[in-house]
Amino acid sequence: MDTPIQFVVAPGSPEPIYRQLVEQLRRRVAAGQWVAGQELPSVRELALALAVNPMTVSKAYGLLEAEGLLQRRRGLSMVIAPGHRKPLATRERMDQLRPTLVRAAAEARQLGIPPEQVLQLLQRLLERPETGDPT
Amino acid sequence: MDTPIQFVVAPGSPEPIYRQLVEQLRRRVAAGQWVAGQELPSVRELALALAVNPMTVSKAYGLLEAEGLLQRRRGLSMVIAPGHRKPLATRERMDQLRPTLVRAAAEARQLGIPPEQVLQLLQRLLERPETGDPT
Amino acid sequence: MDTPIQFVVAPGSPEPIYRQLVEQLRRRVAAGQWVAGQELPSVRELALALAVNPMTVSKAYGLLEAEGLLQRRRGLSMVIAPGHRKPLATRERMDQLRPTLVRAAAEARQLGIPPEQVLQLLQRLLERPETGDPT
Amino acid sequence: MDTPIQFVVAPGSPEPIYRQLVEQLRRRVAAGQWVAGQELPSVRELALALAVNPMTVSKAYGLLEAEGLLQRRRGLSMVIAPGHRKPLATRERMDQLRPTLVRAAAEARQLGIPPEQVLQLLQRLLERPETGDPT
DNA sequence: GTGGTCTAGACCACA
DNA sequence: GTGGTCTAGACCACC
Repeated sequence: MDTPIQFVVAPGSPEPIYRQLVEQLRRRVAAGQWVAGQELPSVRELALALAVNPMTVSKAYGLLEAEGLLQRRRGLSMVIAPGHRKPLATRERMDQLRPTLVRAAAEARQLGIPPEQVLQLLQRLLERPETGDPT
Repeated sequence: MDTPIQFVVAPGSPEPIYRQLVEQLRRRVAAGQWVAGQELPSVRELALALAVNPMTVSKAYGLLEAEGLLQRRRGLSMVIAPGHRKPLATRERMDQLRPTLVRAAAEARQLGIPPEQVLQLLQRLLERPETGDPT
Repeated sequence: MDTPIQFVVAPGSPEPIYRQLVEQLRRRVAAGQWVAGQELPSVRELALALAVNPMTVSKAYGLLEAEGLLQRRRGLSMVIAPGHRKPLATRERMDQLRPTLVRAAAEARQLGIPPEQVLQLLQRLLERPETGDPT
Repeated sequence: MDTPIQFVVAPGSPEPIYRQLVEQLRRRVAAGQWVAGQELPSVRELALALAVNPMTVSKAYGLLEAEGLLQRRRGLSMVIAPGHRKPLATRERMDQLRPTLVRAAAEARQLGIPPEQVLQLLQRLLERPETGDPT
């Protein structure tokens, strides 16, 4: 309630919820939007906010900890691990985005849609997101 | 037999193989790249070419038949069903592409990458596909 | 039932079961006792044999997959990932053992037990294990 | 104040800190290294020195007091309880060490390391502790 | 208050 | 048959 919950989740998506959380957090740290030392919402708090089982959130946090992105502090809530002070270089963030764009390009090509139209649509979506912040 | 296999498959992808096949074919018919009456590779042939379990190919064909996109001809290989002579209107094809672009836009935003750079990369990918034709 | 279950688990231990499994498998692969391509017992089978919840086994397998030691094959049981053909060099296996020995040495020192006696006891334990194969 | 702090703590370890403290003290009393009447550092002092939450130290002291190993003196710092004048018999100290050695032996066996090498490494560690005195 | 572990059971997706 | 995901709920350990 104090800090607004920064996560969004699409329960109907084929992508499992815990993975949506993992990737969202990865991206936000890469962007520097979340920085080292910052506290995460507690498992229970986030689970409540997302109307999701606490174990699902816990699984996401656990994976991120194994990955070194989060740090556990016994008895306290988790924080972004040190060593994530600054956003990644744009180049590296682009690398994270690339697979999705590769896929988009492949689909567009198979659909036979001319590049200009694809770019135009993407531009519009980048400027005003359709829905709040879907993952 | 003498038609080159037009399908590509990413076995490591989280997306199930049968679905990759289904959507690929849907897009190619939508684009008018494949038209009514055109013969598809046989289940065994395609499975062999893609190094995939024949049941997987069979499932994809089955779904497409149920959808009305393919037609089974006893003893012969499947063909694209009649009624798919012409490509869909661009507008409808765009609608098929949109979800992927929505997702790309959301990721780009979370990564904090400026729109121009995203568009630039996509443009490059549209012009010069990286790897053959990954789905 | 076919292949004997190679795992042992101490349910009363403070070390969580899933972690016992993870480390056991890591060691056995390091030792070359389990090699690339080898099939693991299925989640349900192992869970049954160990009288443990399937999710617990699944969690262990999942972590090992994330680590690259196991590979998932859709619809089939998991296998040891390629690239684990040969046992690790003795030196590397020693490195895996070292933390436990460091700890043992520290405890012995704090207890004021003379080195010869510690070594003697360990030797006896190495030759004839007390209990079957406790983790 | 003028006694050097004899405790070491590994904050990253899975073993809870309070337990590290408890067992360390138990071993040192068993060894006769610390004897009845000897003063312990105050909770605040020790907590400060170890960079640990005072409640953690307090919990350790509390457990040791309940166990009869420490004695609280109103307003003064705690001392080792009387009745701990002499070190335990070697046999009893060995029993305290045994579980750790059993575990080490099991790991070594699973790693397929020959006994001589294990013993050699342990010997080296007993003679020349690696790092100060890790628990 | 925090996170972690485990269970029992349901349901899905893939081959 | 395989593994994966999620839920609801219990219990533990740490601070």
